[in-house]
Amino acid sequence: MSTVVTRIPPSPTGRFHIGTARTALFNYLFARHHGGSVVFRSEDTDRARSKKEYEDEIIAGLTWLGISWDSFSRQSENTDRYHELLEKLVAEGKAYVSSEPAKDDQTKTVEVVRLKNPGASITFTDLIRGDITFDTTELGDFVIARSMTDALYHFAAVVDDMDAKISHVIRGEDGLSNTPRQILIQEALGAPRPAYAHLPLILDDKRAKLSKRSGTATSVMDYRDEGFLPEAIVNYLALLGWNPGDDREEFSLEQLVEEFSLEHVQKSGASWNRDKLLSVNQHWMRRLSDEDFIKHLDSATADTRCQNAFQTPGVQQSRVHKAVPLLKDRAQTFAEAREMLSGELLCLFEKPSLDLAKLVAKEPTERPGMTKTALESLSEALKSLPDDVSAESAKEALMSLADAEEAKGKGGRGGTLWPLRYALSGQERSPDPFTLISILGREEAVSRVEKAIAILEG
RNA sequence: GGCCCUAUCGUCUAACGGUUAGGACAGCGCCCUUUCACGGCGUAAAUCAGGGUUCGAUUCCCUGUAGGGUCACCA
Repeated sequence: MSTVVTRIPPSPTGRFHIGTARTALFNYLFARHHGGSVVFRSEDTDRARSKKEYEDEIIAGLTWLGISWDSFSRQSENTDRYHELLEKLVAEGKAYVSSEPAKDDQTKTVEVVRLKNPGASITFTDLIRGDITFDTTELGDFVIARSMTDALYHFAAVVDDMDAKISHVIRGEDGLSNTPRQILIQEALGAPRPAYAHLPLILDDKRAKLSKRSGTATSVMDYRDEGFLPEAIVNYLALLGWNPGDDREEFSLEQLVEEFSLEHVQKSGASWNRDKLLSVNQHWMRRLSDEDFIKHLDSATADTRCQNAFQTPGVQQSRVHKAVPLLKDRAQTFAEAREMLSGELLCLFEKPSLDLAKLVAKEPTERPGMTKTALESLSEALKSLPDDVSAESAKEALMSLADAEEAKGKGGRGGTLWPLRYALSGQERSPDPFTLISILGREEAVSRVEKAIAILEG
């Protein structure tokens, strides 16, 4: 069995695209699964469009995802080799220099290099789709280099694959139609033919190839910045076009290396589904320890949205810590978690401003006097609790009061629970009052309830 | 348009000739909770169409249809 060598050949002409990530992931998984190696190759032959910053982003993004490689090269640094082989092909009569009008400026003449196309029918085996046959006559003598010293993509890619002894070319389905062209170059060069596997494309909601104009974010870094975890991206991407053969859906990168097989790769394109990604991300967020969860939140406090939660060390931070289970319940991304800390959960860090009408008007049957009485007994009961009371014991201690009110026919538990929760949160929607008390502490809770009582009196 | 690829719930997918066509996300309903969220339970939802082959087709073949990809001196 020959050694497996795959390639990750991004073109640094744009941001780190989801499709690039998925293809890279599958190449990585296949190679690692078979104990082979991975070659990273920056395909920067188009010097006008290639940018170092894009290359940097792609490398940073792949690293963030946990995808690694064993060797690194740039096509722009391999031009001597292309020149050498171009000369060889021309000398052998397998390619020729052609003088023709420039594409962009018909008044100028340029000398491009064309491959002499034997014009045969080519059949190759795709590991995912089976045998595929193309008639190459329609390709004609296609251009393989702008000049003897300026190779074009197809030529450079074939030379590099040959020199790197690539065993498997795993790429997107959009490369399928290019395969016969590359095989023609291989045959002219006398290079061995690697195995091919063309992955189904990632589609947008209109079922067209996912692109920047699709309306969805296509840069992996945007997802990172929004607070998606690399584990979630990898897990979701792997399941987009691949399945383990059974119902399992949770996979770490290590598990994927273990399980991955091209036989379970789908043939048809898959739509990008943000909702599903969100759900996968929430899953991995919940898997984080509370400490790690806070690190993710904390690393973004430059983002002023949740500064309030972190600004005062001590009390505030201990409340952040206690709020983590709440955030794990409610947030699907860290961006959402941060928004909650400065929005619906802000009451954990700031005293709310209360509205008399909302305090008593939840049920039409309620009257201020009753609400006041209820809050007063609640306040008394609260005072007897330890300052670091748990949500469970707060509930135990206070629920009997709510039940007593209910027994008196004063609007049920809600007649008590609603004003309590509102007094603590100042919001129509919030976590339950007992959880709030456990996070705020007895002292702060009593203070807020008494403030509510004062409003009812005033 | 030529060439190529593809076709199971709305979406991601399982079922490699015989299943009540399974799971997940989203949806809906109920429960929990007089808030919100979480959670639990349940429900609806698919084999593109027509021909074959076969005792039997989601599965194999053909045709049609639909969708996608590709046709550069971009990668």
